[in-house]
Amino acid sequence: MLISALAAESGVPVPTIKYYLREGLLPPGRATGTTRAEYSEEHVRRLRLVRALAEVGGLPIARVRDVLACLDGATPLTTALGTAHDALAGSPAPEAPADGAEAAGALVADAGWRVDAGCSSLAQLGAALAALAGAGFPVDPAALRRYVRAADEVAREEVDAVPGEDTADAVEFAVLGTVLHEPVLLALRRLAQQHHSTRRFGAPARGEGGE
Amino acid sequence: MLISALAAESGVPVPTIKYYLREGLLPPGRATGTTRAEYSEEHVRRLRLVRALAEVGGLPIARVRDVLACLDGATPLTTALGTAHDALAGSPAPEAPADGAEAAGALVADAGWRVDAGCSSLAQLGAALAALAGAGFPVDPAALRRYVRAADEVAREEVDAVPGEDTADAVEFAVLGTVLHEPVLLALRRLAQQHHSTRRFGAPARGEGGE
DNA sequence: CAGCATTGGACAGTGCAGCTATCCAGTCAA
DNA sequence: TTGACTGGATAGCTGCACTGTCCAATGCTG
Repeated sequence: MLISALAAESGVPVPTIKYYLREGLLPPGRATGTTRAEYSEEHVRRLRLVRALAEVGGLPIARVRDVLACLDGATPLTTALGTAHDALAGSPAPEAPADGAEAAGALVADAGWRVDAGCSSLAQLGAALAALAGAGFPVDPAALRRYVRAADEVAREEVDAVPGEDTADAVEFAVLGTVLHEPVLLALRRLAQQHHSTRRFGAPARGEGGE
Repeated sequence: MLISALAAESGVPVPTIKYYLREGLLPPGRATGTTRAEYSEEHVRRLRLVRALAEVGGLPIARVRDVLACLDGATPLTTALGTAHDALAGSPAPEAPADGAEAAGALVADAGWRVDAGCSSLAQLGAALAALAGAGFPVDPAALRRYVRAADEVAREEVDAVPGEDTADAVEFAVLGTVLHEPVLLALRRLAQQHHSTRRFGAPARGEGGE
């Protein structure tokens, strides 16, 4: 398969594929001559994965590369998940305001979770809590506990669903589940909110329709 | 309070405040002369809210404006939630691949939710499901049902927690809860995943620490 | 009342991310 | 042979979120 065929197959324009090759998101094709390279079905799959991570998962290109790298390497599952979590948390947790970090730590301790005290997810939680408090909308502690319970249940089932032992397949399953299910979960929460809010407050005048 | 005082108070640089004023994210101050305007405590609050929506919620400036606009107007709660949902779903749901849309519709029907068939959240769900399937990682139906249940529980409790009737306060509570709690929920899920994955697969060699 | 730092407002410029377009010589099928 | 197409390199574009510069008008300071 030449690059144009890969483009046709995947729906991604040739220049964009070249860009991904440059950025190391896509392994180079097997060179069959100075000006020819052969791309495989594997490249099509990878390309779709890149698009899914970038568009569905909303990851910046550099983070997509990080995630892909730890799928390719023989990374232990928990480490790979950490990379995925870092990718999702965005920047390296710019600043964790002290009070937010404290609240986040307390929450996690209360939940009985054993987590890395320096991980990006904890920093993000702290930043979010601090920002909410700073904006005048502290999260209700009871609501927070409900969130913790829901997160614990969902995550436990997700981790239990990871097949087999600490293999490359398991890593792929876990990492992609983490990244790509986020938008699914968020969309479901919003749909459920819509349902319950309509139930309680009535339907809007003209539906909520897109733009 | 002059603009420089507002900047000092909120930690946002003066040029950025001017930018927000231009973009309509911040109401103009009360002019006390051709070259003076008075800003209030309300502006400080609003400014913090803008930053929270943009940084914690990750909304682009234009979406922040939409959300703020429906907090200001006398928007019915369910409609306001729809605006918030649209803001969060990002672009106006560019394309809903037919099979994804179908799967999303079936899922919602199965959950017993009554939602607007044209809403952006449904489109986003369809797009996410389609992308997952296209990338070779279809979501396990059982996992999906668990997600639906978790989303339903969380959302029901959130909507129940909205105070009083369909007032401006209730709208603000609901909209900001929807937008600003997303990162909290996501961070909690990741922390829970870390906990359970460590439990099942063991701790990584050197912690998952940031960058 | 004089003078100068400051203000609001307009507008142009910056930096980054993610592509997209152009160019080029080498090649491979026709 | 020939000419469309390729991989590779490099430059340019678009959009977003600011940021910097300039200006006349002002209003506090003395």
